[in-house]
Amino acid sequence: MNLRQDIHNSDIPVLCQACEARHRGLCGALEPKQLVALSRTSSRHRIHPGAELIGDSENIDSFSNILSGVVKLTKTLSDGRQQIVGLQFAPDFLGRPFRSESVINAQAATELSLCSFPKSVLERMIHESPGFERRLLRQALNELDEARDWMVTLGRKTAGEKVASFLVRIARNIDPEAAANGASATFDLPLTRADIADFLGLTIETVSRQLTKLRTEGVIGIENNRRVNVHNMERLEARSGR
Amino acid sequence: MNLRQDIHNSDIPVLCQACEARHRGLCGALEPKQLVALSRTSSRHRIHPGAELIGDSENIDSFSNILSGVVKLTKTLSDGRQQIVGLQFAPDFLGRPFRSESVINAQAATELSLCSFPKSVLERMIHESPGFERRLLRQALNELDEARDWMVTLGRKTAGEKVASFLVRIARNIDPEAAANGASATFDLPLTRADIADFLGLTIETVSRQLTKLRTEGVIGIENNRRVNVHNMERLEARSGR
DNA sequence: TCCCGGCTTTGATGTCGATCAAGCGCCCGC
DNA sequence: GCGGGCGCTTGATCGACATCAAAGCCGGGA
Repeated sequence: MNLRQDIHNSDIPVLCQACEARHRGLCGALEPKQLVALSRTSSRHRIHPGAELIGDSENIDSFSNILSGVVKLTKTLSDGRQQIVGLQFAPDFLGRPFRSESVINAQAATELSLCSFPKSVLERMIHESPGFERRLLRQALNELDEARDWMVTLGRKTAGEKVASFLVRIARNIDPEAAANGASATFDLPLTRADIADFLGLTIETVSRQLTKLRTEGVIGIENNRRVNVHNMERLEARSGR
Repeated sequence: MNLRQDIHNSDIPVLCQACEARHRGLCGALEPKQLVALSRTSSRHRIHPGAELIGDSENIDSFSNILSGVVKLTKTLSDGRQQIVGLQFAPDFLGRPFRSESVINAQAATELSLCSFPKSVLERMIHESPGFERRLLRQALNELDEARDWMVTLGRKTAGEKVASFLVRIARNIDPEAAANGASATFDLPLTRADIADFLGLTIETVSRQLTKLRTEGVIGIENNRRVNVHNMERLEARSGR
């Protein structure tokens, strides 16, 4: 086991030592002392797909780091039409600071592992550590960039382009190196067809048809409905309507 | 210059005294001393509709507060399809911190008045004043909420609901009190039909048809193509597909 | 005053994706 | 092994919005 001695692991809570959130996420902004305080009030959870994490118009009184798995953020119109407005991956921070009630719904899209802590603790961290707030700001700005990218997809792309864009986005998140150099990439879809449809503003049937089209034309392979093999990222991207 | 020493505004730069950005915007986080420093390096501009403020993939080396007018943020696909991904009103902060190149395009939608300052000054403010960063974070989170709301509109609403949603959003920004209590509201559209179409992911023709439909059914009145009178906000909202 | 160009409206037709409707494959419990 | 449910695919039809086309309106300049 490679305990990294270079950053005084000795002072760091055991649970935090190998934690993604400390290496690439929010907790990287914290001093050992603060990590100890945080870990005393935080707790880890394992959550099954479909479980609701935050309900629309519920009070917001806790926050989490995503340690593994995928969370989907949804909004629903009064007549039941639904739209996925965000996907979050480890080690993203989950929650909406500075707001008493949630305006969205957060659900586990896959098997999930979270590290949660109460609102009061978040507020204390924000006050005590300027780096903490900086990271929150950076994540918010990145999510905003992503949301805006997605608005273009929703507003201006065809069904085929939408599905290709979706696959590109997932590939980039799950297998960044392969995705970067236009090579091939393989991954499990973290969403069902219904979720993908809600993400893209399409119906299940259209998503299915576009996927089989990509398959029959040799751009991707699909096994067991979930496992996708992008034979050539470059070709997929060309279909995503850049 | 005659700085009046007798009032409590005395330490504040003349230009800032009546400024929206200081009352409701970013500059509210600054001490008089910092305002003086900022005002020394900032400059006011008046800008005409259509002028480009930030180009896609340009270097980001300055930021602004919007003092009056409306800015549209757009993204364009390689084949020319365009989508408006954000609208900003006074006293919003304009710019993308922590990023060397812009991924969007910012254009004046109306006559515009800006207060601009260089990147180095922004960075100094962020370091010197924690409240400054807090306000940036709050604005980013609010914009994110708005973007996600808009994703639902783009992905799941019909043309009629989109146009109604657009009018509701504009009414709320320009005439908040009237909009809040379901009464009537009157305002000038800050966007052309082409812009509205790009905002809603529709064509000009569809926008036009939906507007005339709302007019002939007595929900709104239109004069000179630009001036809109919402006779009854409640009825308009009912058509926006909540 | 008249004319020109840009923005907008209105109409006719076409098409992409939604809707409606089966049917398939797989997993799970009995 | 068998039946049933769920997620997915495939096919036929329909409708909302795009596209193509033309004409109206309005403001600005000669």
